[in-house]
Amino acid sequence: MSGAMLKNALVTLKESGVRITPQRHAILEFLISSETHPTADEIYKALEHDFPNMSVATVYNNLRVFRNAGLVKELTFGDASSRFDFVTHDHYHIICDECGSIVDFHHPGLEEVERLASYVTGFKVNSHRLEVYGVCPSCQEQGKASKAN
Amino acid sequence: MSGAMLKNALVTLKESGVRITPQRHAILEFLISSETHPTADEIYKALEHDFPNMSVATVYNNLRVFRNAGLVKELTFGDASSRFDFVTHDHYHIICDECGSIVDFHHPGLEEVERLASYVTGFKVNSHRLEVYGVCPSCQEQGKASKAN
DNA sequence: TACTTCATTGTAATGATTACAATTAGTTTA
DNA sequence: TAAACTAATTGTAATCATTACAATGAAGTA
Repeated sequence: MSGAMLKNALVTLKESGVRITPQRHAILEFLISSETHPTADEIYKALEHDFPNMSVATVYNNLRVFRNAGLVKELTFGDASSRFDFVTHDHYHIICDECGSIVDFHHPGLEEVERLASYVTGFKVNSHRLEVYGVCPSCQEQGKASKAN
Repeated sequence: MSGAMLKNALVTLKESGVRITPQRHAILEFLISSETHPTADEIYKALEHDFPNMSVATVYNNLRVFRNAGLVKELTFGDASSRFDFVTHDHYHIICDECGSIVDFHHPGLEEVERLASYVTGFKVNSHRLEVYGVCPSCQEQGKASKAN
């Protein structure tokens, strides 16, 4: 099924007049197969083996191309670098305050919130962003173990 | 009323053993009176006149102190620098995709989303973050005016 | 095949944020 | 109030993610 996602993405790109290069193919493939919302640098390092000459600028350039095509979302948290997420069906993220791990979860869209926001502010709403923060099961276990802190 | 907010903030700081310096006082005061969710650099520039010797490092240091004390929230969007928001009652932000202006709006908390996320993922939920994106009234006007684009 | 245009590469530049060491200034206690 | 202790500020250098740019290379097209 991730094969179909890749194929769709390539079609979308072609339709917007974007050339399919081996680097773009590889970056997309990696993003789709990745569960971890990688940073640009992580993508770069992951593909270093197959593309020893690829520049980190290429990764950034293409992430921007994908983002403009609506294929990829950029996630900016407080920390230094952005993370990138291949857009599939709508999902939100929950992030562990302790270890930083990111887990997807599904929830019906928040149209009602968008409506209210639009009504109150007069904005024409395009989209929204939601993240939940907490402590993941694994860190909860460790917390129990070292109660002494 | 913003005077009371400042006073409360100072008490909170003192209670956590944080010293009240003129710089901290000024940064807090500016944040409370500001409607614009300023960046660290904007704060620095705004106070330059009153504190000609203040270092930009001081601004960053103290914003971190305030954040740790729960007085200030850091807002990270895609763009280069973080913005800082004095925490009052709970409100969310709606951001203009075109001009970047940020407007507050109120909405009941999303406890139900938190509950679902917690149930699905096993996380112990601490908080969430929500932002809505769209086009502000003023940019909508300009869009109409220059349909030619 | 040759041409046109876009993509990649490598490197330098930018800009936000942080680290660090020296100095200064709150706060406490006698 | 003065001395002493400790935390805060300052100035600067360092770091690190991201972007700009110019030269080279490769896709797509006639």
